Amino acid sequence: MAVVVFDTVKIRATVVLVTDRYHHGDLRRALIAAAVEAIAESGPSALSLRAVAKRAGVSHAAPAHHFGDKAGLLTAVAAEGYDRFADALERAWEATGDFVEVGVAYVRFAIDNKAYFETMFRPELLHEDDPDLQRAESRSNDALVRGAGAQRPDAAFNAEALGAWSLVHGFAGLLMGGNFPQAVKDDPEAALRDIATHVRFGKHS
Amino acid sequence: MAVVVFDTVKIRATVVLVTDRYHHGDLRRALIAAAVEAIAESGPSALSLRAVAKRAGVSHAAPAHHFGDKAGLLTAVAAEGYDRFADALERAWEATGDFVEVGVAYVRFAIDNKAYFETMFRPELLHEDDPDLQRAESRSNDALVRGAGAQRPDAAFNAEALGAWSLVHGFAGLLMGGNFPQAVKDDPEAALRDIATHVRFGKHS
DNA sequence: GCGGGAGTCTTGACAGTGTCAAGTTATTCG
DNA sequence: CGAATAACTTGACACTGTCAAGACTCCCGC
Repeated sequence: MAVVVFDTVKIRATVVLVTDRYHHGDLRRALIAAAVEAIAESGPSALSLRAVAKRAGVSHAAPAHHFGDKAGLLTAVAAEGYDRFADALERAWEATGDFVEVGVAYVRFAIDNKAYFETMFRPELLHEDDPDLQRAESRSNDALVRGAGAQRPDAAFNAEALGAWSLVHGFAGLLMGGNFPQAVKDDPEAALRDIATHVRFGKHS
Repeated sequence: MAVVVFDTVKIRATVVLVTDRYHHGDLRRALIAAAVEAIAESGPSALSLRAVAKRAGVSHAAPAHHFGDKAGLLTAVAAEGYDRFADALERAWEATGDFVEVGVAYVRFAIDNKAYFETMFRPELLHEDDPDLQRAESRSNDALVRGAGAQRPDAAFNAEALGAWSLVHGFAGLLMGGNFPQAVKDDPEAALRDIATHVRFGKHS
């Protein structure tokens, strides 16, 4: 209805003042980002939909509209987390070909992306049947299994891969739970590499 | 004050009619028990003080009176969990002297005492500075380190012990998060023992 | 160019939550 | 026996997730 002059103005508004438009543009992504921020500050179980909405500058019910649920929002966060996680693991494997380095990348991801990591491994807060989540999750599993040195894809979960996965996952969990002594907290990567030199996988009598 | 006869009557009352007395007798313990039940059903982060109160048959504010906080109640649960955990690990070590069996006991505790275990390793829900919690926690650590085969008590956290702890803890966490394949879920102990035969700790070049 | 329908978001309400202050009831001890 | 202390209840407050209903805006077919 308005003239062309107004239209260009409006276009500028879409770019610069995205926040005060009725249709946000990409509110879904903005909400996920806000959720990640909030989770980083006080953990996934303390997440409040209303606080996320306030952070994104929208009404209190907007998150529920996009994600259905509080669990829905957390599921979206977890799915994005698994995707980034898979990327990180794949990069580490392709760059080094060293399975220890995949483990290091695993732990580094947990440290650098605490919010994502904490959300990913809390199934009781998520919609585990969500297709996006499952897809991203199995991407991570594939990347991990390849890194863990499983010879054939069909022997995906042999004892060695399972053990390596457990070790790295447990290390990350204990580290972030504050259960480790100070020396380990100060330089977790070095500690993990140290452990790697003291552990050998393979058949033993 | 009262005669002996009345004293015996009173004792019976404390035992039988505990629930409808104004002073409950041992409400603290009853609340912890109720909390453990509730946690077993839907996890520690979904715990509701009011639901716990209802379960124990007391008013909605009674839990807060005893534990100060929701986190206070969870802390009490975690402390009791760590004590039972330490017991289990010590028993396993004393009975077998085998450090693999301590690992098996670790995982078995996680399975059999899901509610306690899930609460114990969720620091953001607890009062980490609580003295009772810290005491019970270090009891567990001691039992674990002894089982993990650290030679001298002062070298408490060497790489081997750290690795073994990480492996077992990660195994338990992944298992209970449902991240493992069905075969492992069906008989976790066997899977862990299998892993143990494929992993060797000790210095390597 | 212009409805009209399909999203996108807001508003308002509801039951349930944790926490606090004040009140009520029991116990303990001088 | 009476007063002080502890155990528990009652009532209130602000906050939470969820839902239904409404307001707004975009886009597609005419």
